[in-house]
Parts: sequence; C-alpha cells; structure tokens
Amino acid sequence: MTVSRVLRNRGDVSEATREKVLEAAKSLGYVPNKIAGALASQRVNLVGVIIPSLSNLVFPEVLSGISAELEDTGLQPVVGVTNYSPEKEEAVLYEMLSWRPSGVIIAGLEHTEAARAMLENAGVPIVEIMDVDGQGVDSVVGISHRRAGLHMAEAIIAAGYRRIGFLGTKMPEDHRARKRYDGFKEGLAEAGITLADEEFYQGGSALAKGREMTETILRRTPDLDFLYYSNDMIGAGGLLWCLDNGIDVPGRIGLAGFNGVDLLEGLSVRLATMDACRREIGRKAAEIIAGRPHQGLIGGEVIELEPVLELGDTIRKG
Amino acid sequence: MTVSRVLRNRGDVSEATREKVLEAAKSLGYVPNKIAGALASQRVNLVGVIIPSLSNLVFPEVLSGISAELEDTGLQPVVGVTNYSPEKEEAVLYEMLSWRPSGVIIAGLEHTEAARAMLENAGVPIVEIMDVDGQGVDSVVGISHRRAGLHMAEAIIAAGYRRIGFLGTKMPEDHRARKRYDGFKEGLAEAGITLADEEFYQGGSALAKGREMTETILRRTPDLDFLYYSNDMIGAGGLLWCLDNGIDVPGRIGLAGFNGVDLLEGLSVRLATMDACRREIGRKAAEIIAGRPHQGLIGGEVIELEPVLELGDTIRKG
DNA sequence: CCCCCTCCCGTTACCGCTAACATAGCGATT
DNA sequence: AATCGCTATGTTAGCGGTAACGGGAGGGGG
Repeated sequence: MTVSRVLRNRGDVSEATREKVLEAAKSLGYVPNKIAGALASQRVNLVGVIIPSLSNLVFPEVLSGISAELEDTGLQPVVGVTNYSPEKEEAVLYEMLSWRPSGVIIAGLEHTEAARAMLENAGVPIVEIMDVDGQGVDSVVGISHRRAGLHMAEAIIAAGYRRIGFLGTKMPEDHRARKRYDGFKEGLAEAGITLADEEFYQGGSALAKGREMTETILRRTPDLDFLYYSNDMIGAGGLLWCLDNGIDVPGRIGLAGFNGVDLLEGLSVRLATMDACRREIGRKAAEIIAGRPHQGLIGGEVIELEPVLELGDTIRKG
Repeated sequence: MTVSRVLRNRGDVSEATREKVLEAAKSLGYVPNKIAGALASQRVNLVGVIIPSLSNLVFPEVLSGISAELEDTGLQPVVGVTNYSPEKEEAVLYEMLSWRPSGVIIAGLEHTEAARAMLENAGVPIVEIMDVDGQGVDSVVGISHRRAGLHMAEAIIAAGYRRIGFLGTKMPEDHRARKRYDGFKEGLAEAGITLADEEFYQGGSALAKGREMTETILRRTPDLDFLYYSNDMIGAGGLLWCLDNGIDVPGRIGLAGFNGVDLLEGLSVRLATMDACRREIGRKAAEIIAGRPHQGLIGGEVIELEPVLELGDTIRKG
C-alpha cells in the first residue's frame, strides 16, 4: 500500500520510505500494472481518438493538436483508424470503449446506429470533431463544411469567374467532402450559376490524380475558367499541370483547394485554399475532455471555428 | 461464466443459451470490460508501436503496414509518439509497458539505457524497426541506412557528378539520417571525393525549406553539380526551385532524395530517390509479433530489406 | 497526565473478469 | 443398473492494484 502511495504521489509518505521504495522499484525494474490499477480505481488515463485515416495529412495534424493539449494532463491519446468505413468505426469504438477510456474524440457526426448508441451510453465525455453540420451526441468541435464550400463559391464569383468545375473524391462516406460540395453548389446557385462540369477520383497518389483529372476535365470542357478541388493535394496536382502546360493561372483559369496544407508551402505559386483549423480542432477537443472532470461541465458544447480563406496566387484579385 | 464463454467464443455453449446471452447483451448495450478481462487472463490484445513523429509521412505508412498485417489477428496497435526525444521515448515506453502489451514495435536502435533495460525485461516480443545498423534488443526489421547512403553515392559518381553537396536535417537525434550521411560520405571517399558543401535545417515546411536551402547552398558554392537531400520533401522543394530558376536538371545539376514518397508522384519531373520499404517494414514487424506465440520462435530475428534506387529524371543516364 | 490531532503506514475488501475445477444431465456401454 | 463419457453450466479463487478505513507513534494544549 505504501508502495502504491509512493508511485502515485498520493497521500503522505515519509521522505525516507519514499526513497527506499523508489530505489527498490528501480533496482527491480518494477513497472506498475496499470490494468490492475485501472480496475481497482475505475480510472483510466486514456482518451480514445477515432479517425478515418492517417494518410490524409489532415488527421495527423489534428492528432498533433490533441497530443499537445493532453501533454501535461496525464491523459494519453489512443488512436484508432476506420478507413472511412462505418462498420470499422463501430468495431474500433467498441474495442476502445471496452478499455473504459476517460473520453472519446471521434471524427464526424455520422455513425452507425449502434455506434451512436454506444457513444450515448459510454458515460464519458464524447467530442465529435471536424464538422458541425449536424446533430452531435455530446460536444462538437469543428467547422461548417457546407459554409466553407459556400464561401468559396462566393469568393470565386466575386473574382469574376463564371464557368466553374468541381474536382473531388468519390465520396460515399466522406461526408465532409460532400457537404463542401453541396455548400459550393448552393453558393453558385445563389448567383444563378450551376456547376459547368465535375470529375471524381478514388485512390492513388493525389498529386498525380490532380494532374490527370485536370487534363480530363479541361479536355472535356475547355471553356472552364475555374476549378475547385476538394482537397489541396489534388489542387496542387492540377496547379502543376497548368503550369507545365503554360496555362495562365489565375488569368485564363483560377484554382482553389481546401485545407491549408502546410506541406505545400513552397510551391512556386501558392494555391488558394481555406484553412480547416485542424490543430485548433484537436486542441479544443482535447481541452474539453481534459477539462470536464475538473470543471464539471455537463457537456454538449458546440464549438464552431471559422475557416480562413487564403487567396494565394491562383484567384485573380480586384 | 457462461456469458464470458459466449462473448469470447470459447468453450462449449449450447446454441440456445448462446443466442439468449447475445440478445441480452445487445439489449443492455453491454460492453465487456477488457481491463478486468486482461487482468484475469494475463492476456492483452494490444501491440505498442512507438515512433518519432506522425508528420513525417514515413511513419503513417509504416503504421498502415502494421495495421494491415494485424487486421485479422485480434491484435490492435496502440501508437505512441516521441517527437525524436529519447526521454519522451522512455516515458512513452514505460507508459505502454505498464499496460502489458503483447508486443512492442519501436523505431530505431538507439534508446536510453533505461528504455533498453525495459525492452529487455518486458517479457514480450520486441521489434526494432527502420534500421539495421546496430545491435538490437530482440528482433530487428529495417534497411541499412549507411548502405543506402553509400549506394546513392556510388550511383551519383557513376553518373559522372563530382562536385556534390548534401542537404539535410539537423540531426542530433535522427540517427537514420545521420547514418545515411555517414554512408554517403563513405561512398564518396571510396572514389576519392569529399563533400563540396552541406546545409542543414530544422523545423518548418520541408518543401519551403528545400527551396531556401537549395538557393543558399548554390549561392555559396555555385559550381556544385549534384545535391543529395536527406528526404524527398526537401528534395522536391529543391527540384521546384531549380525548375523555377531555369536550371537544367539533370544536366547542369543532378538531384536525389530519400524515401520514395508516393505523395510526390505527380511532379512534372520525378525526383531520384531510394525506396525505404516502409509498408513492408511495418508488415514484417507485425508478422513477427503476431506469429511469435504460435510459432514459438525464440526471437532475435534480423530482417534486412533492400531499398531500391529509383533514378527518376534527376540523375543523368549513361 | 490525559486527550486529541497529525503523520505515517497497515488491513481489508473489493474492481470485473477468467482459469481451473466441480457438477449436473443424459445417452451409450457393459 | 451401474459405470462411463460427454456436453453444458456453475463455483471458487485469484489477477495486481486501490479506496476506505484503522491504528500506533509522537507532539502540543489544557
């Protein structure tokens, strides 16, 4: 018992015994068994984080925000990846909840019915992240992808472009991409414009796909004067293709992507984009999980962040 | 007890009771407590994975190999990130071991003394990945970064380049980058050549840094005819800078990076690089962890993979 | 001198599950 | 009918810690 007190820095132990315990622990190479500890104390210092993918670039950034915020709280993130599959999400969530984490951070608002039920009954703070367009189970931190798309449409129209094409992922399960798409079309519709053409892809290297799709769509509809890409990587691919083919950007054709991927800083021409506040989303979500027990919040906060439009060099000004 | 048997598919239970149990579990929203289960059975279906960073692009790929291989084994990866800090690594490892995972996959061969001791005494299979240049604790899966650097040097010299510069990260703790650097200089030395200049960076967007550094080094040493970058992202930045500035690649100057990052497929000019077998490393490591209990291997395997040189378009041929 | 309080350390009873063993039920075998 | 063998289910005792409480030693106040 005294050993337990020393190793957890809890309760009074004399300096003398404390040192003896620590020394003994070190010389034995003793590593306490958190499984037993967690079972006895009903406390687990883990936070489940469930995201669709790690190769998307966006999610590692969110994760980094989460880690940073959790750093000094004694909490530790545990990551699960769903590959955009709702069934996998359900399975991963089940697995995580069976470890009784102190909280769950999960991407998106769309879950299977069973997953939603588990979240509701988990009895710990839940934060759904990335997206605020919909109804959350508990707390929500994100941006409105619908409005992001809408604002981009407005900016494009304000810049004088009229023949607009959309390039994106096939998005059966990427709800956020779909919401941007919907918002974008809505924004165009407000100005009485409809999408002149669109092109979707699946899998493969995004940069290369961006090139291919750009070539395809411009061959099919040569009079397009703007291309809106559903993410920065395919946008960058398109931009490179335009530059290689001597197309005047943003004069002859304008381009924009989405996400504000730092990785692309360093292209000769900066792609117009919209920052999705990824690190910030991670931070806020972690803050909610970490703060809940102390502040005794009842939950259900909804934090909507504002994505910032960065015009870059691929939308003409004035 | 019967419930336990049903939920684990273990032992004989009649079909009738099995169904009753499952139905009851579902209607109660029962999620078994793995903490208690693990404590009682002394078995934990988690594999600790400790890597330096998630933003490096390389590690998510390794992870994806691990996840894929673990998919049907009932084992689940739990990721810890060290930010290239040995102290953080030690802390993360301690935290992980306190959950008594079924195995640990950890990047690199260099650890603090305490970390090494923990690995040795963990009593579960340990796989050190990425690097085989050194002495491992248990199993090792990776490539020889020293030889990767060396081979690149040979290829560059064979192509006729002589005034060679190196651009890389400041690498107090990136041992693999250092080993490539050492191997590279060794390769040059064999041909009686020494590095004509070098430049190091830290932090920031790699693409942008690649541009900056390339400009800096070429301004300082204008007669360089080859630049070897310690990773593909800064290499790509350098490549873009050269293209923007109308420098003839690979005629006037040759370029090469390291890693074979898929992300960059789609640049107009393919950067010479060396594939580091990242997914494969992940797969093999996971295979060792997953296979150990069944096959009763004693451990200590060393699997060295061969990185493949891809000449791309930035080293002149013949 | 007694009482009470504080500081330290020990005792006891779980936490929720599973390994191992015990037992009940029932048909087949001798 | 007694025994055996098998399947299906129940019982018991932990797993390695922690919460909650107990209690001895020492000190200060009345």
